[in-house]
Amino acid sequence: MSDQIVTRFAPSPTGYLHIGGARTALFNWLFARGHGGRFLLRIEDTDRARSTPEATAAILKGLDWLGLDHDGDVVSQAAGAARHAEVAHEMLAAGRAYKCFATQEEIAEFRETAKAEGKSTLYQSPWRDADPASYPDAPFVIRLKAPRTGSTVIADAVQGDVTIRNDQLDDMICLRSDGTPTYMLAVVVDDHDMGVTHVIRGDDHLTNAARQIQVYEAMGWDIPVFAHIPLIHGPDGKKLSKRHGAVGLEQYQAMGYPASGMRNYLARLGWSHGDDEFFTDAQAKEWFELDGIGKSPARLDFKKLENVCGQHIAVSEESALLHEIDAYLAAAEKNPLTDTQRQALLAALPVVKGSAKMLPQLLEKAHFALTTRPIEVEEKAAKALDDVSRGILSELTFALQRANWTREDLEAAAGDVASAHGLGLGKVAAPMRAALAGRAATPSVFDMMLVLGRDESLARLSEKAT
RNA sequence: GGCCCGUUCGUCUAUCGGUUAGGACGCUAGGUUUUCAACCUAGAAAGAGGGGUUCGAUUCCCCUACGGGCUGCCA
Repeated sequence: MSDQIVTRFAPSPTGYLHIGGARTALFNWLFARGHGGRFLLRIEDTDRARSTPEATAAILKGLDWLGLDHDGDVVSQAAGAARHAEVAHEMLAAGRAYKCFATQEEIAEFRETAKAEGKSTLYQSPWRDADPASYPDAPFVIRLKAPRTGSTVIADAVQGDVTIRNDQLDDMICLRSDGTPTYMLAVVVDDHDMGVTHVIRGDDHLTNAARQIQVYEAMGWDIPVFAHIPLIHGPDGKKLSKRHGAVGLEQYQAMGYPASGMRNYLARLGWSHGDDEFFTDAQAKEWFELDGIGKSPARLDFKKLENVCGQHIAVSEESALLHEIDAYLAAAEKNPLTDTQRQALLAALPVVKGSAKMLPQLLEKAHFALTTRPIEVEEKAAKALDDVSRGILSELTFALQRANWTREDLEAAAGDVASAHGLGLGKVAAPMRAALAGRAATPSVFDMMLVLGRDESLARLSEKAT
């Protein structure tokens, strides 16, 4: 099983789950799931100062909402510190790393003057080839003894071969002076230990990959396939930031986007399978390949997101939608549905799900089913309830009492009443709408009556009739 | 500053040297209609600029411009 594909998502818990991070997770998940592989989750919490348990919880929650289930336990990178240090010492013993006693002040000073003189700020430690006999009794970091000549090639599955000259890379620090591992070392060790075969991540790591490859080489480990995907930008083309409003995944849930639509839209952002725009999870898993990933950054387009979500709502199972709505209401901190409402909503969903783009809109369209008598009439709808139309309403109530409760008969009955007054159906439908839902914009009056049933419909109509 | 990556309709993208440069969202105009939507039809809309290579470049190469990333004892 050594050729099984293993991917991982490795966010750092320093904030909410970013929309770009969510897409990275999605790509890893699709790739693993589509190839019968494993999708692992590792929290990169080696930055002890900025990592918080709240952020970890938010990330887990976000992934759960998006439906990106991982295999195995969640790995804490910080927990592997001892193993990371062990590897650093192995490299030290093998002569692939060295102790550097330069202080942070010294280095900062070097960088400052180098910058002022317009020279390279790459720090070349004088301790690289120092005689151990000259080592002071002072704290030190362990640096990788990286090659200074030649170049390192990243055979990237998305970007192609990227060549970086080794003289552009400094000797990265693997172990800090307090003995803790750096991220650069930890990723490599963890990815190797976890058997990760494909590293799919944001292209802000592209240059880092070169350094990381040097660690793989120093340890004699197999180098995984790298796939550096372009970042997502805001609608204005700039880097995603708080200015753009919704950047945290949980905000999308709270706004009422269905998870399946979100997955579809996100997958389509920066990845393509010919002209396919709308697809199921099963299709996405089947179609997803690294060579379908584009090289340029993509912008968020909320209009398209909505459209895709609308299509997903339209084809969703009613029970699934109900669960989604429950979760949405909780995320948006709104009142949960009562059992009666859930029942009513389930009955109404078939007639409203075809035209809603988002969950709140779905709820709005189903308002007629969720509300109870006496029906509260909105101002706009109240205009349709003048004396004349209320009279018509009572005629209608009478006519409907004797009708079979089928769409054909209901339409016929309403049509008859309308033509008896020389009116179009629209004129009769307006007061019906007001009586049945208390709104001016609702689903078809016939659909509503069918969903509400004879007793409830007639009760509502007669309530507003003269 | 140095190094690296990117650039097709407004947006997401297809194209893997030869196409009237295709699709989707959005937009515009019609249509349907029982309100709002939804839906149907049609339309406008693109290869950053400049050099090459080639019989032929959106496609391959170079330069420029613009955008982004890295350049931390952050991840």
